Amino acid sequence: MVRVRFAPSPTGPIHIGGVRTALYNYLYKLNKGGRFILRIEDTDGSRRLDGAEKYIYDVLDYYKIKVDEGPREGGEFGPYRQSERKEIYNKYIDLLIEKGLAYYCYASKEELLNAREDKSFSYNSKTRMMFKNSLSLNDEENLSLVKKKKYVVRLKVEADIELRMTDLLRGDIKVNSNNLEDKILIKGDGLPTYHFANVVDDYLMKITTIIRGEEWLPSLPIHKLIYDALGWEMPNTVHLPLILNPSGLGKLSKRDAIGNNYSIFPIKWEELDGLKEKGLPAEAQLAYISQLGSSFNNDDIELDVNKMSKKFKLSSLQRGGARFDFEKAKSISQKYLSAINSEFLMSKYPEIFEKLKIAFPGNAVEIVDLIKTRVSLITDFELELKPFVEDPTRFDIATIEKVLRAIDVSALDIFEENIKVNSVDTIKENIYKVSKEKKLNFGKLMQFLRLSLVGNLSGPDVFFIIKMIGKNVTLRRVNSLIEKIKKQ
RNA sequence: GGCCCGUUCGUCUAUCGGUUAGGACGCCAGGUUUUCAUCCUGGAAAGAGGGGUUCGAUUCCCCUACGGGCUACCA
Repeated sequence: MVRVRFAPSPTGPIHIGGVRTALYNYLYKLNKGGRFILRIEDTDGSRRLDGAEKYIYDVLDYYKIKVDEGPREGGEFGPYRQSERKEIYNKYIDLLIEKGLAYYCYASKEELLNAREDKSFSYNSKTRMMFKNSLSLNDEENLSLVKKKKYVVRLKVEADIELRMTDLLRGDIKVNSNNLEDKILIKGDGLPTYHFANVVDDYLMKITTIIRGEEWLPSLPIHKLIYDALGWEMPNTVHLPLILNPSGLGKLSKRDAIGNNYSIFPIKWEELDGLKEKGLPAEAQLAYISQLGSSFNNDDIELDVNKMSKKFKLSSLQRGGARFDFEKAKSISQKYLSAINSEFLMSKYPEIFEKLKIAFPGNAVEIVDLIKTRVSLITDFELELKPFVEDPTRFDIATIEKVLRAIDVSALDIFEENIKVNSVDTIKENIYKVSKEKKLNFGKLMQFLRLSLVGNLSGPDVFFIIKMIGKNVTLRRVNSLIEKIKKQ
């Protein structure tokens, strides 16, 4: 049985990079059969943000990613918040210190900062004796310093060891231990650093496969060393390629969520809109995200997570970073919306269709049936639905002028004459017939008609609009625009 | 700077030594003989560069270039 974990840090809103990590873990679990564990990595109290853990759950719920074990669900390997596992880490750090594989270090932050002014400085086997630590001091000095509790615990990295790791996606990775530091395992506040907590927890929670972002690859050798020191076998790892910002010049960051028509967050976080608020349905979000850095869901795009999982393969994963492209996401959304059941859509987004339902108690569904094939975002409905519920107030002046260059104002009477006498189903063919008889430009007439009804040159089929809003409203809008023109 | 990872159309990707290098998004053109859009058809568009290995490399190896990540008592 496979056991995977999603282990975010509650330091801010998770973005679609985090979502993809969660998704791939979840798909892998679904595909292989197993358990999906949520672990909150909150060992840095100062960076912890209120609401961030709730946001993680809100997002997972939003995408219908079900957690098997986690802080909310519980489970036999809890607690699932690292801040609540202090005793566990202490037990294992004592073990390492006893074995001489980790040691106390008393160097102050200032001392280290000074040392690092030399860019090539590294706290390792060559330099560690320059600092106060349990390797450089005698027992008496150590005892008194440890009692004061002003210490961190470091991993003792031996010199010149050739480390070999195998990543399921990237193959063999070789690193010499001379390039590594004696990383801090336990901080001054008594809590573990990511490296240590991560290893202890993955082992104790019986994680079989670690699927995480590529930014963790550089610390893999340190993790390997910790596993070795504890005498544990390292789980399989898969280091996913990063999701890059649209320019491709860096990884996705909060800045990409500001001032753009897209977002990098799933749902609203404080003042920042999520993709949901930008109009991208959850199903389309997930389907798009599933394509970033893999090919398993590229053909016959599957939007349902369970069905998606049947196609999921680690071998379809890509190694290079993938840029976020909102246009592609929109096209997936467009296909999704055009195929969706209209009544289901209306019940799912009641606020979007509220006005329409009031204006068209009987046939709102008929309108949605047509409009849904024209939009790519949920938010597009507002504009597309407008002509059905209210008269246009603003007009595209340039277009009006263009139309009037081809047709005389007096010719515009053709609308009133035809609309009054003909039934809504025959208006179109009659206007067409008359325009030919009078040698008027039908295309331009249509543009004027659309302008009067919608306010600009794009929108749903004008005769469908007429049929829905009725003759009276149609005449009101047409005459209103004609009057406006005559006044000028 | 050091260490690590990567590099196929503009973008996401297929190819697992022999292909006219395929698809999707976007873009352009045409069609649906009458408005907008959907839709359909077609088109332009790619293996970073240089060395090897091989009868043959996009595919395997090396170098260079470029890009990214990491380099905290953050994760």
